[in-house]
Amino acid sequence: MSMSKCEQCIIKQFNSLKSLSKEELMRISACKTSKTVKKGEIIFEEGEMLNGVFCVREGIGKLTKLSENGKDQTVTLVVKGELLGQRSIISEERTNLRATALNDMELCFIPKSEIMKDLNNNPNFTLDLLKRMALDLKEADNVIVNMAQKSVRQRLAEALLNINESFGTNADGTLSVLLSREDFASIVGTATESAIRVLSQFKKEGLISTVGKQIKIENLEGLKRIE
Amino acid sequence: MSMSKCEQCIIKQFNSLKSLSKEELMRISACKTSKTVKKGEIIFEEGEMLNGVFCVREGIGKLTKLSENGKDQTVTLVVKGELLGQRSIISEERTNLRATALNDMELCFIPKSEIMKDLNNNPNFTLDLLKRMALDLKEADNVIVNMAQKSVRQRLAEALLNINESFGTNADGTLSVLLSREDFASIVGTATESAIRVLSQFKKEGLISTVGKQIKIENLEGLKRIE
DNA sequence: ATTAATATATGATATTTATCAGGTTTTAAT
DNA sequence: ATTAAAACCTGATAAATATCATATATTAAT
Repeated sequence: MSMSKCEQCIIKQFNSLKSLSKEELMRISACKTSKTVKKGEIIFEEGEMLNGVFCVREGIGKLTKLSENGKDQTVTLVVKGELLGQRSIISEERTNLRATALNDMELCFIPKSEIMKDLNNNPNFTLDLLKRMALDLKEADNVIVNMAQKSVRQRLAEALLNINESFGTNADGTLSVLLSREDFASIVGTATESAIRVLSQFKKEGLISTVGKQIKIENLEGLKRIE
Repeated sequence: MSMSKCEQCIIKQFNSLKSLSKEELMRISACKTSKTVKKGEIIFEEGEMLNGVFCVREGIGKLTKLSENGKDQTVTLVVKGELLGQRSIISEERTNLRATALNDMELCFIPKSEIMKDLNNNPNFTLDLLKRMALDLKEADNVIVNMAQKSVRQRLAEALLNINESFGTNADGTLSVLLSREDFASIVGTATESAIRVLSQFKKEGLISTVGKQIKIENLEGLKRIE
């Protein structure tokens, strides 16, 4: 387990920790713990009481919620650099979502007490968190509109474009995030069979190609035009 | 135009302004402006650059977004006491949503510069905003799941329950918020005809009754049980 | 009061999406 | 290598929802 120092960690550039002073980062570094999570493992459960936040150093995850009808809905994907669980810590509530690793992940766990100290003493940190949460909220509002107003076909096209945009591609052009058809269905909010059908359709139309489970976008503009 | 003083205003109990000191409130009070908005009028447009936030003293509003297919989606309703536009001010972006009055409203407009001062100087204020935004985000995530996984019937039942819960009823038991069928459709994310049909169905089933445009919940438990 | 405009309502039909059922392929386990 | 399990795929059908058409009721304007 590599015990790198927070104050030297490049990952912090991508989240609110960059607003902390060197001293604050050293303090956090001293009491953080590293953690590796294998693909498919759960980082925290919905309804769990967290006693800290996770800083994502490597890998990709998803945040899901079990709907009353028994199906999992993926609310958002988690990128390297993000802080996980900060919402629950801030509002001092149980988590509203489950976090699961989509591939092998490396996380740093920062105890709640340390975050609270900085929240109370470093206005820049709090303000930065606030700004990021404002953006998350805007994004969530946009997802609401899409869910309410767009077709499965549109939502799946957008999901592919978002994944391409946020996570990029491998050398061969395939999307670097490998998702099951069930994952796609859970992101789009549809039945697995429907997600499969639409992906097959996209393939027939030459918008995407597949190599095994890998997906490659062949016609970006075409996907954008779907409606 | 009644120019009441912020430091004496009871409305501030319901929002982050309560975290400000008496001095800060007096400073804001000195430069705030009051505004009345008639039913149906737009408070701000989607994509507008706001130079302040609105504190809702009286009345009810809605936040909507025009989806790409040309339909308006209502993202959330705005209650008395809420701050409007703080998200845009915080992230220094154009508004993502349009705000419209659902009945006559009284608003106080607080210039951006004043809010920014407090944001930078009063950690309690910032932290309180952060907490509220964390709750908004949780709520937004829940709406995403509902939109993605529940039927129009379920969503409309929940909308009625939420309105009943958040805004209460008149003396005769009818919902105090008077919404058009189109408004209901926009909240639920469905066609107006579909919203009308489901409401008619609820009426036939004795779950609600209507007096003109007014709606009265007749069977709260029944509405909760819908799935 | 009359007319026009808007909102509500409902039927008929088309479209979208879910569900069920049965395949095949891929992956994991022994 | 063989087998079992999981994931993927496709067809048939059912259910949910949107759309179009049209009628009635309500509200606003003259």
